[in-house]
Amino acid sequence: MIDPRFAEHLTVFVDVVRGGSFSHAARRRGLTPSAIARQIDALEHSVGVPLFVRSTRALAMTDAGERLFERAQRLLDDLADTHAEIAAFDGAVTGVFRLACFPTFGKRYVIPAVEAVMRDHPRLSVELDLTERLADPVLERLDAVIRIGELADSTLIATRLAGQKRLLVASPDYLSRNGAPADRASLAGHRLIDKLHGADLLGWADVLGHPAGHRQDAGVVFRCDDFEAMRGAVLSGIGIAFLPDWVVGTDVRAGALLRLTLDSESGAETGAESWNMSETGIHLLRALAQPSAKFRVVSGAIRTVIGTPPVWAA
Amino acid sequence: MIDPRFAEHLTVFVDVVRGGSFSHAARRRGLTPSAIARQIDALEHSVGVPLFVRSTRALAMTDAGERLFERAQRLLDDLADTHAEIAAFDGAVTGVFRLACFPTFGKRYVIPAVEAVMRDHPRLSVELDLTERLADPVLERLDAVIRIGELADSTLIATRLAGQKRLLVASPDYLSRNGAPADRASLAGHRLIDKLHGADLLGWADVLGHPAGHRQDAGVVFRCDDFEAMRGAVLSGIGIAFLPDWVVGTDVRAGALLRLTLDSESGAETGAESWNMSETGIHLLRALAQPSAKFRVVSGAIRTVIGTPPVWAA
DNA sequence: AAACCTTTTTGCCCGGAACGCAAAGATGAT
DNA sequence: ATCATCTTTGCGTTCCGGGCAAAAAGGTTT
Repeated sequence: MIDPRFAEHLTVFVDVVRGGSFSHAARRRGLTPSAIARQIDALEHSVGVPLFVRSTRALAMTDAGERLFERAQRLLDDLADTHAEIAAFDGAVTGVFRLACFPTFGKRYVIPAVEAVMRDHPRLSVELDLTERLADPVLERLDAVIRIGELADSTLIATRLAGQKRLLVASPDYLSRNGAPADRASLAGHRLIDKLHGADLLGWADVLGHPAGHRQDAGVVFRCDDFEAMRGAVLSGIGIAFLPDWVVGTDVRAGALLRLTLDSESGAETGAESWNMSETGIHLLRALAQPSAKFRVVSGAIRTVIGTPPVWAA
Repeated sequence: MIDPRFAEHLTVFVDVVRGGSFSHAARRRGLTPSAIARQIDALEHSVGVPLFVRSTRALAMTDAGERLFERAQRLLDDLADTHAEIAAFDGAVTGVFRLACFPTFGKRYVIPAVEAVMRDHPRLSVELDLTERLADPVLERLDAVIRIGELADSTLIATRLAGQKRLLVASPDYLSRNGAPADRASLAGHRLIDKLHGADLLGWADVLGHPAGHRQDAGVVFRCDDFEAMRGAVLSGIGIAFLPDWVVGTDVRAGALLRLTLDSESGAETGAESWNMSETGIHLLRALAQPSAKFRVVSGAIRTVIGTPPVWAA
């Protein structure tokens, strides 16, 4: 078949058959009879067979026309069905929603959101990829990805979910036993809890700096790749940790942990002091410029779970 | 559906999916990538849903795209089928005729027929698919398929081209050196030539049976998947073969090969003796009930080449 | 039998759609 | 870091398709 417009011609063909005349079909479509005639001409030429026996008064179909009419109806119906089915993807909150984010964040804030979404939209299923690595929405066919910290990708569309601050925290118990560090230098003498892997997130090195001759991990007594476990370690008084507010914010507010402030952050060290003040973001990234209905629903649910201001805010 | 070009866009859509990129599809169609992009844009706009997640390097389909691709393929096939069916009403023998059959049969009997057809109908082109597997006319969009042996398909229309018998043959040279087998049992001591693959055709197992403790391939010294090569092997005196009459019939008549008959085929073994007597058929199968002009021409040409009775008949 | 009406066809013209071209933005590879 | 490939977008041009009008054809009415 070398006729790109075969289907298009087919629609006017069935119109003509149904209407019983070129003129009728023309009126029905808001065209002139000549336009119809040309379409039928093109169709007949493409197929190499006359479809109508032309007479000015009554138009009769040939065998080929008869057969074509039978098949064309089903064909066009199928075409319309398909179009409708695909169009139904718009606005529908069904199918599967694929999302990737860090394990800790996912477990604490995404799972409740998923639960809420599913209650409202039973026909939506969710695939949650809990991974430390930076997932790519387009390469991995993800509907959305949660990024915490700076965002580099340019083509991706980011929606800000909340801010993020890093907090220096310890348990009252630990502080009563070891005292609170007054400045950055005195931190080195304390028992520190650090993050394993996930270099994208700030670690102690960014707080302490890298003094020459000073082991970078001096004082670090516990190291773990799981934020939740780190939180548990701080809560049980193992030491001082530097954790995102969405991990320990509620503990600070509840008094289970105390936030520490260091005196050293004054004077000319405006740049260095930012380690404890700078607020990076938590973003929901997507590949498509126009968010799908699924996306909006999930995005809204996560926002609701996080709250405004965030449940972890002081 | 208010998109007259839906089907047209669909064709480029599947082209893009199959090709894996806009550029590939553009080259394949002799267009520029921009033209393709616009068509896809139009399709996405018409359907109201993004079909691809655009990234310069890899293009991924959305769920909607995935689903559309599934349906579009069948849809376009049906469209092409319809077009072809209606075009078949034209008595003119033009366009392309697609035929599938076994390699050996095709090379020996179809090629000459094709040559004859083309002499009479220069505007007809032929696609001949030489394959051992059983091709399906409707699935593979073939105008006809040649089946040798029993035919199982019910919906397909079969036209008998000729009968087929299996002949037990050897060269005079071989027989003078090794003697002729008197009965089935003595066959086991001979040098046998067997068919590789193509289990649909009878093999030695059907002749010898499977006596307990007797290796099924005992005595088989040459095995090949090509009838023509097997014929060559028998002609050069390698051993005894069990080949269709359309392969070795002319050799037998010319005296280059001798047909063997076994004494054992008497008495109560009427069922078993049929191995050498039963005549199955060679059929031309088509999907459409009403044969097209092309079909009739090709069918006639193949019949002519085969002759009545077949050129290979004793 | 003639006039009339409806329908189809054809020639001509025009408007718009689609394509090519080129440049820009982006991303993976060398 | 440079290169190459791929997609997108703006602009210009070309060609297709539709409208209009006239003509041809066949049926109906007077």
